[in-house]
Amino acid sequence: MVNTPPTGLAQPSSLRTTLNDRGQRLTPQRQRVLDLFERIGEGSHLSAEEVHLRLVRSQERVSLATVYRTLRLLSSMGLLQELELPEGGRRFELAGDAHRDHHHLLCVRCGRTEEFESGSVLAAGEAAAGAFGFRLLECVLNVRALCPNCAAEEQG
Amino acid sequence: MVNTPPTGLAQPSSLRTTLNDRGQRLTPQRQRVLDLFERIGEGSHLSAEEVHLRLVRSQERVSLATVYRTLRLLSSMGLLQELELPEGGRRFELAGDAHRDHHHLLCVRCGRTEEFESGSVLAAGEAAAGAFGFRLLECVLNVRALCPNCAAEEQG
DNA sequence: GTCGATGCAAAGGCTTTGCACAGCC
DNA sequence: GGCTGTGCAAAGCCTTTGCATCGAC
Repeated sequence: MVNTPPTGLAQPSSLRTTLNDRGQRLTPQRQRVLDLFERIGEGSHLSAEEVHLRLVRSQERVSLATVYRTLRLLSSMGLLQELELPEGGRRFELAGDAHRDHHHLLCVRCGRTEEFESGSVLAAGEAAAGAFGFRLLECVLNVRALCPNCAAEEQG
Repeated sequence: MVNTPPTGLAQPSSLRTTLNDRGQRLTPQRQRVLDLFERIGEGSHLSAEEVHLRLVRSQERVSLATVYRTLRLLSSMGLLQELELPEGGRRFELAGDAHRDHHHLLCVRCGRTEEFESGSVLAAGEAAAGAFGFRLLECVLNVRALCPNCAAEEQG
């Protein structure tokens, strides 16, 4: 009854349990990667390379290959969420209920990114999912736009 | 005054003009790539490789490198739109006003993809863009979900 | 002690780039 | 005819994988 919440979210403390259930192990490396994401908070998105760099910087030994493997594992467990930020590489962030409704406003010219939330978007996503009989996991709105500076220069 | 429409959309017939304005040329290859997208319609998203394959199949000689170059060019001109479908490679589709409000419902397990539109999402995107002073170009909602089949199997 | 995880380095996709030739304006 | 675009093949990312060793359970 206390196992897996409906959204796929899991408590940090349940990491070991969840791994054990799958016949997998809690290694320092996996813990370090997850800790890093919890340390930086829900809003931040990191690439595999950035995760690796940060861990190495703080003397936490992990190989890049393991970072890739771990990111994939934690995502498949629902602890991390893979993002699709336009014009960027693959990025990951901590999953959480908040992120079911987590949106990006991106300047396609300079790359400036702003984040926002919107209940109405989530509602629309739920409506669409319902219409097709899907079960909604996450709802990400990418708004591609021009920031004020770049819009001004485009006018040129 | 008849130059660039506010959305960055351009008529096929203006392809030559737009290219000329930039000191670039209308080549058969560029025309073929754009034609292909117009032939298949607004809803379809193709990868570079798929574009290449389809052109080669219909005897239209273009190299893969040129396809990549052309996709980038046409995107920068606003004629094509780059998509970020989760767990997939880069894909392109014909840009159009319709696509300012063009959303995807994706099963994260089997990859099944459905499309839908939603005025309320576009409204939310516009509100967010406005709040930060951005000029909205496009609004893409990616709903990550489980399709009925996969949801049933996950319950397992 | 067993079996999964790690690290390293090599292999693998996909995408971009250098260069000589072709062809649009 | 000049200068941009193309094709080819090589180079470049980013990511995954094979294999021997390490270490969690």
